[in-house]
Amino acid sequence: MSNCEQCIIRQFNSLKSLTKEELLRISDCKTSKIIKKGELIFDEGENVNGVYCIKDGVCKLTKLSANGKDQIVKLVVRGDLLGQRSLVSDEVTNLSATALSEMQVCFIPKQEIMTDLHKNSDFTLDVLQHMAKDLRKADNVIVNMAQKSVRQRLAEALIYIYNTFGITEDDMLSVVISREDFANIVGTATESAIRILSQFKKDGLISTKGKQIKIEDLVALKRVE
Amino acid sequence: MSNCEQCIIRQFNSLKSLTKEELLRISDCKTSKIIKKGELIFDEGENVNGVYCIKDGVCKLTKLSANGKDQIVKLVVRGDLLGQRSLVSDEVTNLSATALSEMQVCFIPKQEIMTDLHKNSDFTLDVLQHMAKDLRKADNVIVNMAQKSVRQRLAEALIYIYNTFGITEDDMLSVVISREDFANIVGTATESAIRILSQFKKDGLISTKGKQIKIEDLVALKRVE
DNA sequence: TTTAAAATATGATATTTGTCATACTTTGAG
DNA sequence: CTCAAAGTATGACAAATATCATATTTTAAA
Repeated sequence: MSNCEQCIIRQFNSLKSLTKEELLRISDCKTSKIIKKGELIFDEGENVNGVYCIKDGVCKLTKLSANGKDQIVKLVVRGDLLGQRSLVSDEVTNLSATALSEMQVCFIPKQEIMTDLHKNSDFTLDVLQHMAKDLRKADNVIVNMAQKSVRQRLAEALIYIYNTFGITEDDMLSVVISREDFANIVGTATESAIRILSQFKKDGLISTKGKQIKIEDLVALKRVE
Repeated sequence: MSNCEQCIIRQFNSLKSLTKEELLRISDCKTSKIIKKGELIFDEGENVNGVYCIKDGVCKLTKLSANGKDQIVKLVVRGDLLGQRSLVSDEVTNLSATALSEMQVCFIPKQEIMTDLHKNSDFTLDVLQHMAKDLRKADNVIVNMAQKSVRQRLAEALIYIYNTFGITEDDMLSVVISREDFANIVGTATESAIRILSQFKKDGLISTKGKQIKIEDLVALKRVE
């Protein structure tokens, strides 16, 4: 069983604000899990009774829209805490979480961490700061959705994935995302996403090998309108 | 000078979690202001060095997009706290705030309320809960922007304004919003918003008198696709 | 390895939305 | 009260995007 105090991942999220004693307690009650690619972590409407600390891998947070399509609201990455909001409110979650790659996570039961949220104000403030940052990002997503073209949003999605997850030895984006998921990130029809990616390919902005994508011209991708 | 402890507005926001002593201190340092319709409260990129408690009136939070259009991200109403995020982070604000009607507000300097944020964990948790709720709402906005038609978003905007602000004696929506602002809420061209509102008029869903709008058929408006 | 299912690709076409031009109406400053 | 400016309205057309159909490729299970 790994020790939270020695875990580097903690430095990336609010858990860094916990005291040694608190960390020790968390270490004892947490459970480590491997989550397979494609696995549902929790579903919209469920009670999420704890927080996941992401040691490795990526997952998508989605919300089902009225027309039956999943909209990807956020990608959760290594170092993030998943389910922070379930701590704060007693409501069921409004989002589903699904692994996009194999994931290594630690699950911390809600009641354990709630104590700290009430007693350690450094920790509470840190959670608050992260949430404020999330809210700021959400504002940007709203503006982009409202004001930019699908083409532009797709180009930005590629850049985001490039910046966030980097590339493999052969320069492919190291996180593989299906065309459908790309469509669900930018909020368009799957066919439209495929069509635009094909166009990007023709224009030499990207190249593909199966589902894998390689960014060939980052500068041009940033200029897409 | 009005007293925070006796102010009902406080019940609607996180200030209700402050102690008597804390409220007394806030009462002493706060300043009451009247803000005129159309007045800019703060601008994107500014330091907001305090929190506004909205006693009356409405304002819009906007963000300038790359194409030069303002996107309305949120409407802030009576009872809300404006500038909560400025407390949490030391960054400049990412949004502009502009009054949509005459407003009555109390301004509480940042340093005064920061003390409470560090010491009173009930207050901090309450702020956290409000922010979690805002984030949840932002998720919904993202999904709506991504998946619903302009027509549908406009219908929902009308319903939202009806539900949030109610109607006058002669059944008009009591908050008057320009066509341009409607367009900036749903993220479309002003002409498109005007066109769709005209269509709603023809179809008997709404009627207008100048800038004022009256909802004639709420049920049909809810069914718009 | 084989093979059916899933994912990707692309054409044809319909629909939605944006843009530009122009006219009409309302509002508020002087 | 007057009138210019701002806001609202509408047509014509262009561009973006969705939808449906169908073909091809890739993936993964048996």
